[in-house]
This record gives sequence, C-alpha cells and structure tokens, in this order.
Amino acid sequence: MVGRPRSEVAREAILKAALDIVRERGFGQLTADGLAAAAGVGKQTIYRWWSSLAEVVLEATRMVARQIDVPETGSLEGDLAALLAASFRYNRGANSLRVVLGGLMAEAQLAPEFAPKFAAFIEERRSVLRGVMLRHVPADRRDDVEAAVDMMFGAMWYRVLVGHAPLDAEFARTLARLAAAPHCDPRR
Amino acid sequence: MVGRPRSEVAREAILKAALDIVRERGFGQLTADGLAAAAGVGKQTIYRWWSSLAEVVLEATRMVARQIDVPETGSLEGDLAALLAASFRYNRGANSLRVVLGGLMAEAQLAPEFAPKFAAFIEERRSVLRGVMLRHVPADRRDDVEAAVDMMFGAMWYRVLVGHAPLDAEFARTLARLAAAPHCDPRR
Amino acid sequence: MVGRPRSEVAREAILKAALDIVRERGFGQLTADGLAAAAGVGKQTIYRWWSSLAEVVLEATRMVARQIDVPETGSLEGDLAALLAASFRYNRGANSLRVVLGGLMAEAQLAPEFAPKFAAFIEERRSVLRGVMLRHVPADRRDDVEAAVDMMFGAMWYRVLVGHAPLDAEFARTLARLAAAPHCDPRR
Amino acid sequence: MVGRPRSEVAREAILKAALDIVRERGFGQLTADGLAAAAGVGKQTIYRWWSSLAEVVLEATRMVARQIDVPETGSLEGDLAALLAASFRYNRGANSLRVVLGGLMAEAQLAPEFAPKFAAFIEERRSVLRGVMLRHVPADRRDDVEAAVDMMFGAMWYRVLVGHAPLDAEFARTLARLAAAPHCDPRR
DNA sequence: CATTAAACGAGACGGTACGTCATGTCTTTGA
DNA sequence: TCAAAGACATGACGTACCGTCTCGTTTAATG
Repeated sequence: MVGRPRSEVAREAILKAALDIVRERGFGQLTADGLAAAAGVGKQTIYRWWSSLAEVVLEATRMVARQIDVPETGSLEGDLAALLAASFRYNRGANSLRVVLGGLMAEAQLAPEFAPKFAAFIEERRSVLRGVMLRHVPADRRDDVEAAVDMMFGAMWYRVLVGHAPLDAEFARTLARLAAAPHCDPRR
Repeated sequence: MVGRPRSEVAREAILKAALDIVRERGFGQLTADGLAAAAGVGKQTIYRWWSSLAEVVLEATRMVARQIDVPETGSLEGDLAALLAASFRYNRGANSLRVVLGGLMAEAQLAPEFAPKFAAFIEERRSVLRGVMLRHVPADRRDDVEAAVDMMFGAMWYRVLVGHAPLDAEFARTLARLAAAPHCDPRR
Repeated sequence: MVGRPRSEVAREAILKAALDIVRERGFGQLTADGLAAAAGVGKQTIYRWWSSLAEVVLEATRMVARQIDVPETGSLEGDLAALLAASFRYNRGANSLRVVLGGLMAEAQLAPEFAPKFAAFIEERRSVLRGVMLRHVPADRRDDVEAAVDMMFGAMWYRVLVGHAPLDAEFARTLARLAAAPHCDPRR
Repeated sequence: MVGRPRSEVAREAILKAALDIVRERGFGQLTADGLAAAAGVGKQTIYRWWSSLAEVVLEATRMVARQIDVPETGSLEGDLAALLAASFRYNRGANSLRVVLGGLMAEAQLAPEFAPKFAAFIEERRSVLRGVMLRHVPADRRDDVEAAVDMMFGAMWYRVLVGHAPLDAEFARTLARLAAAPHCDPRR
C-alpha cells in the first residue's frame, strides 16, 4: 500500500522559509527549530527529506541559480561578461544571495558530509561557464579553459566571501576581458 | 600592582594545539573544552586573550603565512608564479593549511564579528601580491591590478575551498601567465 | 450503507502482540508504531478502537485475569489461600504478567484518564476476593473485611511492583492465615 | 586542582521545584526542560548530578520521608498505628505526596535502571516498620514479621496507588490491630 | 621577606540547539 | 466504511558546546 504522499506545501514552505531566514538573519541564525516554526512544519519533516539544514538551503539555492540563463552575444568576451553580470546580480540588492552562498560555502568547510554535495553544485555552475567558453575557443587552444573558469568564478566567490569589493557590472566586464584576451588573441 | 604576567607557555600551547586539532580533525571539531584540554590549559585562559576560537586559529595562521617570502625573479610572470607556488605549497601535503583556511573562511561567513578580522588578514595577503604586481606594471597600466589580484587569489581560494582541482606548481604558472599577459603586452 | 465491519483478526492480533511486547521487552518499550508493526496493522486501527495503548493492555489483561476461578475449599483460610495462590501463579514463570500489571499500574499513575478504567479493573478483582470472605464471615463481623482485602491484595501488588520477595504458595498461605485469623477467632 | 564547587542553591532549587511540579501538575507533567526552567537552572545541571528526573524526585521524597519519626507508645499495636498514621498523613491534604509516590512507583515499573534505586528506598521504609515490630515480637515468634510488613505497607501503597479508599487514621488503627493481633496473642 | 593582585588549572553554571523518538491525526490507495 | 501505509505537527528527550563564573593555587613585582 501507499501511505500519505509527501506534502508539496510543506516542501515549498521549508525551502522558502530557509532562504528567507538566511537572507534576513544570516546562515548562523538558521536553526532547525526556527525553520520548522517559520515554515509551520514539524522538525521531523525537515529531517525526513533532507539530512541537514545546509542541504535545504542548497536545494533552494540551486532552484534560484538555475534561473540564470546562458547568454548568446556572439563574442566570447560578451558572453562571459553577460553570464558573470547575471551571476553577480543575484548577490546584490534586496534579495541578495550573498549570505546564502557564504553560508553554504561555510557548511561545506565544516561538515565533511556536505562538502561533496556542495561541490556538485559548484560543478553544475562551472559547467555552464565552461560551456560558454568551449563554444568560442577552438579545440587546439583549450589548455587554459579550466584555469580561466577558476579565475572568473574564483574571483566572484572571493568577493562574495570576503566582501572587500563590489560585484558590479564593471567587474564582470573586466573579468571577461582578462579571461577572454589570451584565448582569442591569434597573435599570442 | 601588577599581578602574574601572561604565560607565554600557555599562549604557544594554545596556538599549537589549535592548529593541530584543526589540521587533524577539522575546524568543526575544534571546541573550547577540547582545545583547553589539548593545550593543558583552563578554558578561561583562552577567552582571556582571544574572543573566539576562530581568532586563536587566525593568529596561528597569520604566523605561518608570514613565513612566505616575496620573490624577486626579474619578471612579472616569474614573480607571480613564484609567489603563487609558495602560497600553494602551504595547502598541500602533510601539514597542509587547507582545512585551517577553509575553517577561517567558514567562521567569517557565520560569525559577523569575526568577518572584519578575517578580512584584514585577507588584505594583508593581497597587499603582498599587489606589491609584486606594482613593481612591474607601469603607473598608467594599473587599472586591472585589483581584478588580477582577485583572479589569482580568488582562483586559489576557490580551489582551497571547493577542492575540485589541485593547487600545484603548474596551476601557479598558468595563473601567472594568464594574469601577467594583459598587463605587459605592449601591443594592447 | 454499513461499510466494512470491524476486523476480528486485527483485534486479536493487537491484543496478543501487545501482551507479547510488554512481557518480552517491558511496558516502557510498547509503542504505537511498534505494536502496529508487530500486529501487522495500521496505527489508526489501534486508535480507532482503544484510546490508549494502556487500554489495549488492560483489555488483554482482563481476559487473562477472568480465567482465575473462585475456590471452594470449605474454610475461609483455605479459600483465601487458594485464591491468592491462583492469583500469584500468573505473576511467576514464563508467561508472567508481572511486568504487564506493573505497566498498567504505572500508566494509571501517569495518565489521569486511564486511572478510573484501571480502578474498575482493580475493583473487579477485589469483588472476587471480597465475595470469598463474605461467604465465611458472619454479617456482624464484617467491619474489617475491606481492610483485609486491602491487606491481601495490597501485599500482593506490593510484591508485584517492588519485587523484594517472591509471590509463592507459602506467602499465599501466610497471608490467608493472617487475614483469616481475626475474622474467625470466636474469642475476639 | 579543584574547580568551582557544586551550587547548593541550584541543588535545593531543583529538588524543591521537582516536588512542586509533581504535586501541582502530576508526575507525567514533570519534564527536564520544565524543571530546569522552574528551578532557574540549566538542564545539564540536573543531568550532572542525577541520572533521571525520577532520581531527583526520589531524593526529594527521601528527605521528606526521613522526617517521619519512630513512635514509642509502649505497645506493638500502638506503635504500628502511630507509624502508619504518620505515614498516611503525608498522603493527605495540601502538600500530599500521593502523586509523588505514585509517580516514583510508575517510573520503577517503566525504567529498569530506576527500579533498584526505588527498591532501596522501599527497603529503607520497610526497615523502620520492621524495627518497630521486632521491638515487640519475641525472637521465637518472628516468622510472620515480613508478611505483616508487606500487608501493612502493601495496603498503604495499594490505597495510594488505586485511590479506592482513604488513608485515614481509622485505617491506620485497623491495619495495626489486624497486624498486631496474631503476633502478640499468646493463646493462638 | 611579606604582600598583593592578576593569571592560572579546574570544573560547575545558565543557556541554546541539536538530531531522535514517540504521540495521535490526517491523507492517500486498495479491499 | 474499514484497513495498511506512512507523512504530518507537536513536543520531550538526553547530549554537546558555549561563554561565564567561582574555586584554590601559582607567580612576579611592589612595599
């Protein structure tokens, strides 16, 4: 027999409340009791479907991140700048994901069982950026593509995590230019 | 009157034990009780001189990081490669700082009062890399220096934190080449 | 329409499984989920017919207790000894009810709504013992009958609950002698 | 070295609050969180010194029970009646221990590790009643002393637990008379 | 040399959150 | 309508740490 089906209402309430709490009060203030209360849900319902709060937040974040669509400007530099700018946009302003991403990265450092799940999310994002580059870089010039991805997303995460400088459109353009130059310059 | 002076023995035992615990068992396993026991010290002695465990670890880390010396190879690319390779070396092998750095970054995300102290440490390291670049980049070509620093240290931290690829000498050379090229290319 | 009738199979499986679990693992280990699983039954089926697990166990226990039959030896002391010995027998050996009775008494202390139901069961047993006494004690000597019932069943429960001494045939005879003596002593 | 000494204030607050809660709301309503809050104490402070709530209540109860002093009326029946009446008095009226004793008995049934500790308390009380009897019963007539103790305290506990009849002075006298008669009647 | 006062080890303290367990109810499919 | 299955909201559990607070002891500089 089948039993009562999973409540979609509860699932969405949990994901939404988790994002809200982290954004408003910080990842460190997200507690299982608090999340359950905010979502109007029993604590067990959280642990039945996710094995830690970090995974709840990761799922919510992944749903947001997937809304970023792949640009098509015609040039490598243009595509990179567009994708980076779109990514940066989620880390600015009212509904910024900055503290959310910071919290996920923190959990990945502190909780060994969460690290591979977070790494899978990171790889998902990398594959988008890598795909954009591969569209423009000829097959015989791809040695530095991975390093370029690391530089761009590395720089983005560095600013997300340390907060020493803004993630604005200008920075997106600068990163795109620096990353695109060596790959497409035929004279090098 | 003056009272008993601070015990240097205790101070060093705490710093050493903190690094050891984090390296061996992970930052998440570092607890005040455990550190006090490992250092043969009362818990209050920790809190008397540091306001959180993260600051103990930061102080220990800073002492290690300062041992990295500034290279002098004659070329921008050579200096960058040398500095990056030296930095990477601390995140590999037996006494790797990887989990230590990851733990500090995590704490900076979760504990607001620790963030500025960690940011100061980050800026200390950035200033070394920036100094190397400024030695080679002419004053009228310095617009992208900050972005280049972000790309290099960003890429390093990204690999430290995510662990998707190694921090080896080849990666140091690649980053140095990509970062140096735009700044010194006379044709640009 | 009448709907599906109550399943007698389920009812008996529940009563049997409840007694088994309590006897084998203790009353404290009897849980609704565990009982449902052991009886091959849905949890709701338990709650539909009983309002607590204690009532399931009480019903099962009552069915066992009613198998004790009223003795007819000819003397008060003989009848008392026989009834007590028969009662004691259920609290010894392989299928002992000791933990079952202890558990019921415990629930009566902790769950106010169960207490009157348990008290009714107690009164049912008292009335059997009282009936035996009334058969032998003349109407003008009945002042202490209630107290005698309390002493005999009190002593029995005391040993059931505390376990400091055995409930054997000798104790049955001793109790019967002490309880019968004052009532039948013509010199008093 | 020594460390901070145990707080006597906390100890007494816990014992007092435990008794108060059980008396006012019932043993089943005594929770670790509630007790800690009522006593103004951390939960760990309870578990540091007692291994379960039942043991807290047992210690508090023992302190009360020890206030019952041993009577000295000159006759067996008088001493028994006095001791029983004094014991009964704690189970009546405003500060009645009835629900406390019921709760302890319940816990002894449900928690195997508590049972021996409760049995020791029971034996402590039995030894007082036994001592009273031994003062009056000659050495060659002591065969039934244990059974008499079981009958008296058994009857008391039976009424405490089931509540079918009052624990008043008259019941104390009746029990004393029934229990004393066989032991001291030289004609029997 | 005796006093003074801060630092020290030990460890108990009031708290907060954890992740688990059990309760009694609800919601599905199937008989 | 009843039944099995199993998800649900609730709430207590006992544990782990936190950062603070006594204790009695140790250690230098001051008087």
